[in-house]
Amino acid sequence: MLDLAILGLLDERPMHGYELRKRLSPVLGAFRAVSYGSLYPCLRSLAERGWVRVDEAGPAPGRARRTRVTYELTPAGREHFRRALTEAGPDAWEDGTFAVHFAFLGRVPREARLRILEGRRRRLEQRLDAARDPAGHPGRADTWTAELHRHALESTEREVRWLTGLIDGQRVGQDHR
Amino acid sequence: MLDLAILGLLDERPMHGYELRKRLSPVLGAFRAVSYGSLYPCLRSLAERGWVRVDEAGPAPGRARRTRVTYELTPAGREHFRRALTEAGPDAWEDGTFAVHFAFLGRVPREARLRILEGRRRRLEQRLDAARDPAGHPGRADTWTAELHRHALESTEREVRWLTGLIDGQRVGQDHR
DNA sequence: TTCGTCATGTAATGGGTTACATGATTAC
DNA sequence: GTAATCATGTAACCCATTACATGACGAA
Repeated sequence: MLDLAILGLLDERPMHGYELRKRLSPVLGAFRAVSYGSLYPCLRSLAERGWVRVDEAGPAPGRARRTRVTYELTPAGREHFRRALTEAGPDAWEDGTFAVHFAFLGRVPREARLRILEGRRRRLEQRLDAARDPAGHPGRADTWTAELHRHALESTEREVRWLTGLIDGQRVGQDHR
Repeated sequence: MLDLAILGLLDERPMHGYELRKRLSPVLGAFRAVSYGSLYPCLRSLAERGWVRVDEAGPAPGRARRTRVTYELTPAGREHFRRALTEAGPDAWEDGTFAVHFAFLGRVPREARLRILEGRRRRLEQRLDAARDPAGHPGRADTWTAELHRHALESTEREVRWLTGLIDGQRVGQDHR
């Protein structure tokens, strides 16, 4: 999830870790920032897999030591990113991952775009079905539990409508990015 | 988080693991079920801390082996649950935990109820401030990233309004549960 | 007798967090 | 010179997941 988000940002242009972190929050959907304890190990593992090139920007004239490390996508990394996004499978519909796939929808053919949006919508509708089934949650309805359930239902229904709007927009427009 | 949810359900009445799992989903807010790989180890750790009594319901007459294990709250467990809920601190405002605290709001004095609801609202408003600050997310606005951001903002604003309604309801009514 | 679902658990793993440790650069 | 913020990283841990393994009970 984090790897995909990082690849997506580096696909745009090379960056160093600190900047990456700042740009990551909108991509992750929620407004939380990722911690360095996740970020740097993740960058290292991407480098080990050959998808990212690490540029330690040797001591600039007059500087004793490197300060910044620039990370850059390799051709293999770029290739992997496109694939991962275009061939997105079931886990692209899940909560954490969906936001990341969504953020990069503009870099993928409309067909894949529709597949991701519709997959997510299907996933949410499954949940709604389960949540509406009274057999699923036995026991009495405490006011607060019931209220929580109601709010969760409404939020999900709202997301479904949002997706429907986007899907319809994709279908009429010709390759509207 | 999971421990609190379990304690809350057991506070109502003793249950065995399988039933607990089913009743857990609405409490956790999202519609996902917890896995047994989380549930049973968590129950064991609660037992080790002396909050839960494990009743292996010895071989019923005619049965070779136990099938069900019943878990029951000890007095210490009950005590701990009330405290944890009533004295709920900052992490009760966070995403995962809030739903659990919310579900059990009926078991706590109105004062604590208001503190939890208002704490959550404050937390969300902080996020909104950060998200609205253009300095926070530099770089150009890709259509999809912008759309994602917009939707996240709207959802959060909606939750704030929801909380405000509940808070106001708590303030006018006298101990409305 | 076989199938579905009830029921309990372990082992390995995953994907993140916090807390810590360090140092450079910039603005006042 | 000193404070803020830019910048990079490690170690320990947390809390969940999946995959696996086992077995009882009831209904067709």
